[in-house]
Amino acid sequence: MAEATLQSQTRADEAFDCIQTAIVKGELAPGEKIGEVELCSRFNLTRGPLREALGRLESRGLLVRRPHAGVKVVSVSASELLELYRIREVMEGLAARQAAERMTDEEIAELQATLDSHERMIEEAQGQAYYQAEGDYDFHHRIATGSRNTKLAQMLLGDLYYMVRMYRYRLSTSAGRPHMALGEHRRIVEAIAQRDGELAEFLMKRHIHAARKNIEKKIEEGVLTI
Amino acid sequence: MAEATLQSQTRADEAFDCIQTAIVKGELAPGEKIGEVELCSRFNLTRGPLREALGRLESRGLLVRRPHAGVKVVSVSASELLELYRIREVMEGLAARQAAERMTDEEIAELQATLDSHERMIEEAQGQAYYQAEGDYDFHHRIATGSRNTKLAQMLLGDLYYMVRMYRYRLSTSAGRPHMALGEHRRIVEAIAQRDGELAEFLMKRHIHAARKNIEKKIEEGVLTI
DNA sequence: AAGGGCTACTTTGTTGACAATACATGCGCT
DNA sequence: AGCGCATGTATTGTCAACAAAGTAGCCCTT
Repeated sequence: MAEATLQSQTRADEAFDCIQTAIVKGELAPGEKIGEVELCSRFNLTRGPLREALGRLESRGLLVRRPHAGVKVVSVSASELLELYRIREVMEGLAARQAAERMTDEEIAELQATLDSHERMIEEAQGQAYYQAEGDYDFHHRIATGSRNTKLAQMLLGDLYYMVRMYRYRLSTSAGRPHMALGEHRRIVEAIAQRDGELAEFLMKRHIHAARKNIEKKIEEGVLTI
Repeated sequence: MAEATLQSQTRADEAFDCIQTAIVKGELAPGEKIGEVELCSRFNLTRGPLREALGRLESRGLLVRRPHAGVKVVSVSASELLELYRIREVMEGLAARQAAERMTDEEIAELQATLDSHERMIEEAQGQAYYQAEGDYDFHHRIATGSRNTKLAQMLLGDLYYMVRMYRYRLSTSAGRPHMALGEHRRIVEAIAQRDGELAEFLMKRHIHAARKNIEKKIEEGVLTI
């Protein structure tokens, strides 16, 4: 039961974090109907802050609420997951373009170092899909931040990634092609280092397009049942 | 003082709507620090539901909250407004593409009818920027919905448009080029009617790009001071 | 026996009071 | 006289009790 690690903020923030990670990690299954009192006892808080957190989570689309009828975790269908990747394609394409224009040299160096560490992780723990997924998240996270586009980063990091990660945890997918993904990441960083925004956008779009096709294929093969 | 017109939902929803429209209409100025009790008396509700609504609004980026220090309406700088349009470019481009692939014939007919009505409005109330802005919103709203991409529509209608409209109300800008915008709208609908998703995406991106350039120019001219 | 309506219960929505924290004002010190 | 500290106030965060709405189970009716 994930307790709040950092209680620096307010009680409602704590609740928000707890429930969000619980949803992402799959501890709260999609479609599961959850009662407020149950959540309260589970995360050691009262209904006031909880309800505030539920409001935030609802507006982020992680759970749906029917008045007087309770709240249940959102269940994303396979087609909706693919739609999510369509959105990522265009938004992260833009992020890559703007990152190429605006990242500092230090940030780019850090980004390259990140990739090196990912490469080591892949070689060491070969097949360990989990770490690859985490590394992938780190990569995209840095580019979103590097775009210096506040709202864009907010939408990517605050909305989309949580929904995508929700499925990563549950299916531990998106791996399977670690080396290929790493190569694509390297080329994107190269384009960013050369300040070629147009190329960075193109490569990022193609990268996510490939990831989407990969998921599409797995769904057709019946590996992913959602 | 905008009272809740439809009280079918819950009290917190009511609060959410009230405050959101108040922000969008400029009744609550950006950067303005607002106390919870003041809001309560203003909208006739208690602090419980209010705080829930504030949480939702914060997570949507319409206001910022510092623990124990109160909440203030978000103030978007000129550069951030332009960044918003960059995001719209790619997201609405995608929406147009998917709308071309998925809208029903009826929806397309309605869309065309909408444009006809806009044309009449422009001719009648020439220079009345307000109606043009509303018509523009209607057009983009229909395409976002027509994309059949739930999350995309949610992000456009629930996040971006409110922030953009916030400035439309305050500056009554985005007009100035009503006929040109209408022509661009017509071409986009044509592409959609022909089920040419690629063209629809291209035209939509160019349309919003032009709108952004228009705002950029006005800012340089000093017409828009933000 | 099956369907509809009613009643009781559970769960959510709301309220008002209580506790904790930040901001401001005024005092003392340098 | 200016700066820093301490206290007081106002505002936010939290809590527990109350009211309303939905759900489920039971009985009655057809």
